[in-house]
Amino acid sequence: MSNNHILVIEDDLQISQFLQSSLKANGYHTLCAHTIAEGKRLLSANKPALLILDLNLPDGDGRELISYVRLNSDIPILVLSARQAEQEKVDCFNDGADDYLAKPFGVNELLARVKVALKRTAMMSLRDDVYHVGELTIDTINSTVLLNEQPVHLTPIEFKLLFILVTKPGKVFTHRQLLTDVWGAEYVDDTHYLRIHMGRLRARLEKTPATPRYILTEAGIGYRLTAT
Amino acid sequence: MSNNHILVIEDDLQISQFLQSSLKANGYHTLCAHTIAEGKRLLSANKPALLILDLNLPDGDGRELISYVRLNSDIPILVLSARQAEQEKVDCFNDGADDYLAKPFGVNELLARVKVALKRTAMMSLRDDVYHVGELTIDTINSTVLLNEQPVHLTPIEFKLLFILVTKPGKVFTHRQLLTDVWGAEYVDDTHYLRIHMGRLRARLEKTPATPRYILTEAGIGYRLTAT
DNA sequence: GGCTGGGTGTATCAATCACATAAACAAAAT
DNA sequence: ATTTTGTTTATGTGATTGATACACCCAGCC
Repeated sequence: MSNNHILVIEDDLQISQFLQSSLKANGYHTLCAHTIAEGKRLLSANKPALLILDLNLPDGDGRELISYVRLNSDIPILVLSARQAEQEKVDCFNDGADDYLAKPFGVNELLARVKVALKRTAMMSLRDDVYHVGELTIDTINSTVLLNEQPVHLTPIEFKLLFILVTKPGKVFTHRQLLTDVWGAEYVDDTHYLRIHMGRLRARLEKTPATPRYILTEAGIGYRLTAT
Repeated sequence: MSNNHILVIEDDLQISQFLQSSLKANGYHTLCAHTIAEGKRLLSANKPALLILDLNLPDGDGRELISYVRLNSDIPILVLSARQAEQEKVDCFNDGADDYLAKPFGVNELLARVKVALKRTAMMSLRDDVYHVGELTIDTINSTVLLNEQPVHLTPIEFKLLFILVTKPGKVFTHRQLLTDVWGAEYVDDTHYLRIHMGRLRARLEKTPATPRYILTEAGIGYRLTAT
């Protein structure tokens, strides 16, 4: 799932190193990119928990990256910029940034804002360990599923899919979200895999897979679990 | 239940009024306090959705209020302060503030940060963009529509049409607008598509499709939704 | 009145699309 | 060795949409 690294995208080597050492000194694991392209790669490969993004990068506008990330992730984005212009701040927030820090900034403020952002995602994903939906019991710690008290065996991919769905019962997860979360961003178009594996999941969980009670499909959009 | 008001605690009358009118102009409901004591009262009485807090108040340190609020609430707190000192910022964040804005600040930045904070709590509670029009409930995140609490199934095109209309209830959307938004610019002249799909939409939403209550026709112009 | 015509609603049917499922097999993981 | 996964091909089904045709209402007008 989501790693607990912080990805820093910053082309100024000095600042980059400074940020990394400060973050490391405070117990965070860091990843580092110097271009947008490199950042995208690390994002999908490592699924960091937070993104610190300098706007001014050699191979494009950082704002483009914000929108790109927001296509399939809710990861907090903290924007750094040399510019003070209010409009730029507003634009970034509209694109989906979570915070904006203008240079020069103090490390301690940065660290405090990082901490707040991470605390928030921790709060959000304060998931229960065991979910109950109908006759289903899903234990996310032991990765086990019970149907009518009977254990059901799921393959890793099947469990990942069910796990995503069960974190927010009733919420529709788009094909895009599911594919990027389970397979990776480069599989966004392979809805076929989704169909096949959802089918296999249904075969295990539903008495009548043709008329599913738990895993509902939203045609043209994605899938969701029945709300309790 | 949490109300959808924003509580502004600020003793400077001029700034206070300015904040209130800016917020109201952007569609937020506001409450206003000038002291910590008053703020506490309004907090427990009204359970606002967000707190904008000036640190410098006549009857005590604002930071004390942050800790107080955090005893029993996760409501986002946006701190305003005349001071730029980094240590103060860090302290506020440690106390539980969500954001910190040093004066002088631009209104637009403030509004953007307010929006981000509220979007975040909306994300947490899963109930995102939900519109209510008469007996209709339209959830634009989960792409679901309720009529009298009963779920109504819409096709993608139907939902797109309804979605456009519901963003500005009462506003007339021209054939042209609707066609380009849903089908694409090259379909501007195919008004009959609109007629057909609006008809199907009515069949699903209206008890008496012949005398529509929600989807109204503006002959020669376009369609609109009844204003609430 | 009866005729006309633009803008509109709606019924019907066929083409297309999205989805579910199956099967088969190689590759990869355990 | 066995399970799991990736990949392809095929098929059936039901929902969605597009296309056509027809009915309607309300003007204005002879």
